[in-house]
Amino acid sequence: MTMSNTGGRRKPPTIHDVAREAGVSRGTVSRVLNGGHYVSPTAQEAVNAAIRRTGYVVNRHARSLITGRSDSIGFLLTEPQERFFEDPNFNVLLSGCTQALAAHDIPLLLMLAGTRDERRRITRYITAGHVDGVLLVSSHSGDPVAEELREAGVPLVQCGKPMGLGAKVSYVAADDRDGARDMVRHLLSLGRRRIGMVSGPLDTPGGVDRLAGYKEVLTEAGVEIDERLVVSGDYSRASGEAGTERLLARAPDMDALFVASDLMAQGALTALRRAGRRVPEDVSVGGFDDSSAATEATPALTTVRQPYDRISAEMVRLLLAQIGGEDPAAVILPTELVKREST
Amino acid sequence: MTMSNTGGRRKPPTIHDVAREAGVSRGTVSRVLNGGHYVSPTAQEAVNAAIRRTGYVVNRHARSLITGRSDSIGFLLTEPQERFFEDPNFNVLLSGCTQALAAHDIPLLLMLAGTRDERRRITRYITAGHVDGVLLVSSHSGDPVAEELREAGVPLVQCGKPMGLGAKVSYVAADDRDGARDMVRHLLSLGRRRIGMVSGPLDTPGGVDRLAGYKEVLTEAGVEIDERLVVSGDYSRASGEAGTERLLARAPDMDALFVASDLMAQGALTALRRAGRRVPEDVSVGGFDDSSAATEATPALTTVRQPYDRISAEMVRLLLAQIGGEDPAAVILPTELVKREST
DNA sequence: TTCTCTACTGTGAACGCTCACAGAAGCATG
DNA sequence: CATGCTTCTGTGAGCGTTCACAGTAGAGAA
Repeated sequence: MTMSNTGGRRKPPTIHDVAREAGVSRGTVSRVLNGGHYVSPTAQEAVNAAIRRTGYVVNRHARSLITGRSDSIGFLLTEPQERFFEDPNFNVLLSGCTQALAAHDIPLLLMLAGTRDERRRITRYITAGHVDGVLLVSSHSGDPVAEELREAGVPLVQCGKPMGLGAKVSYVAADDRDGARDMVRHLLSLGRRRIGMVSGPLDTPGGVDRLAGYKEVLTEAGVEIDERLVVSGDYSRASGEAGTERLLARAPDMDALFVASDLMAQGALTALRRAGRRVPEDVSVGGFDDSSAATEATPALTTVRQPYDRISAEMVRLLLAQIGGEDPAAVILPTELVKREST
Repeated sequence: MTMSNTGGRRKPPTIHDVAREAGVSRGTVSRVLNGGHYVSPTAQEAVNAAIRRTGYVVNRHARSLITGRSDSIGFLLTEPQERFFEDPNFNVLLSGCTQALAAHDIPLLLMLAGTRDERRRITRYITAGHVDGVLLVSSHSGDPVAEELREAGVPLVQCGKPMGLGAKVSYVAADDRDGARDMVRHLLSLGRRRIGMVSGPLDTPGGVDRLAGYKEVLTEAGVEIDERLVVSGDYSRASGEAGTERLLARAPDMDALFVASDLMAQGALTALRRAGRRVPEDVSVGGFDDSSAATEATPALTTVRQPYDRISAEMVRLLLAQIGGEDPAAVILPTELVKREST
């Protein structure tokens, strides 16, 4: 027979209390709360004072009930959650989005949908209107969740270029191809010619574009493209390690290695060390992302910086615009080559 | 003049629609939705069928408005956000809590309160009743946010033992002292006698307990405690590196090192490598946490495993119990020594 | 039969807010 | 002096639920 809840929260003041306190009507308080148009300065001030005195905070549920908006947005990750654990990029993105939204006083709901069941549950939750929009992180292509949400008309911004269907979907991405070009040019400038690549998954635009940049620069420079020097991974550390082992077996004369993510590059360093290759003396290694994995690695990784702070800010901006009725849009942000010890 | 929203979401069915479809009243549908007590099997079935046909999903705002519950809970991090970026433990905890709550169909709101302003904003948000309870991660002691929330009567569960005021607050923690004892015994068993320690911050119980365990075992074993062998850090990689340098300067004959977090241990490895000490030949190194930082490190770290999956599950369990009216409780979970290459 | 009890069902009110509307006041224009 | 326009204010309705209460039907007991 548990009595009152610990601490006993008492009833918070309502808009009615504020109105009485300020000597105005509910309508006036509501108007002040929503931008203050058509409110006299006198009333404006009286209401603000009353709000301060009473400690009033708007009840978002009551508001949402009538506006139909929830004033909250979801951060959806449709990846197996090990990747979330492992990849420092997600942290940065998540925290960046949380902060960008906090500036608009919008809470962020974290949604992890690794399994089929979770995906179904979460899709239903979203399409029921419990969030006004979704920030989607999914390196996978042809993500069924993205498709469903788009069909349901849910405002959506993806991180990274989505596969297929072009203009209809908002996304923010770094310039993968250009970043890859910079890195390969850098490796060439060091005199390396047998440059290997561990690419990302080739069913994702990011994976494809980085590989394309690599091939483009080599061709330009008159270096023959050797398919034995190219393998693909899934951005995990383990796949970087395995891929590098395969490369070493197929092309022992490899003198440089461009790895499509820092995490995979960490794996590559492990494989190279085990094979007795010195980095950067025997093999120069370049990563991609400039995540914390790059500085943690020994030696510290030369890498292509993706501007995650700007990416998250842009994702939020685009999503809010879309919720406000604007059309979907795409933003491509420039990358930057960061030189460290591994090249 | 933007016309209808992209895709055009149409109005979702209400409980009324379901009632009409099922040929019963709103009340009956509501009862089915909330556990199905006092509902005939016939009605039960009719309602469920109607729900399926209409695709009805309960409007949480309307429900919250009347129940006073929000059916959502907050994950609050009152740390500077760099720590969130860097420390893999947070990921694991966050993702574990999200999943544990998903099983109860409760969304999790991510709240990052690194600065004073953010803390104020978020405290107001929470005390206004926008979440039913809070999972708090704060290694800092005497956290003002924790204090305020407790005073406001907000159900709260902390990760890690809080400083001071004992029984009144719920928390879940690993057995720090016991874990430290295991590690130091292990180092002693390797024949090491000059065992250094980089402890955590000494204004946190976790930091204090791990140090206590260290001293306890040494004393038991008849090894004299040398204060030159002890420094403290703040769990960041950088502080582990700096601390280890200090130790090496003060006690060059150190033959083992117990570091109170894996992240700091990574820093320690860097410092040792720079000083030309081989690990584990010259110096055995032990970490704490068994985060992904432990396996990433070279050599892979021997460490004390904190059962983060169980910690997050227990935090959620305790919080839900507390929201249900139960008293705050504490849970201490056992740790486990994980031997790898560094010892 | 009549009463009581249990199992079930329907209904109005309320939660706290916003929105549409009506109306008041002030000022310029015809 | 009426008319219109603009700026401001108050009021009732209603958003989609749950909750308390009243009411019905059927079973069993007196």
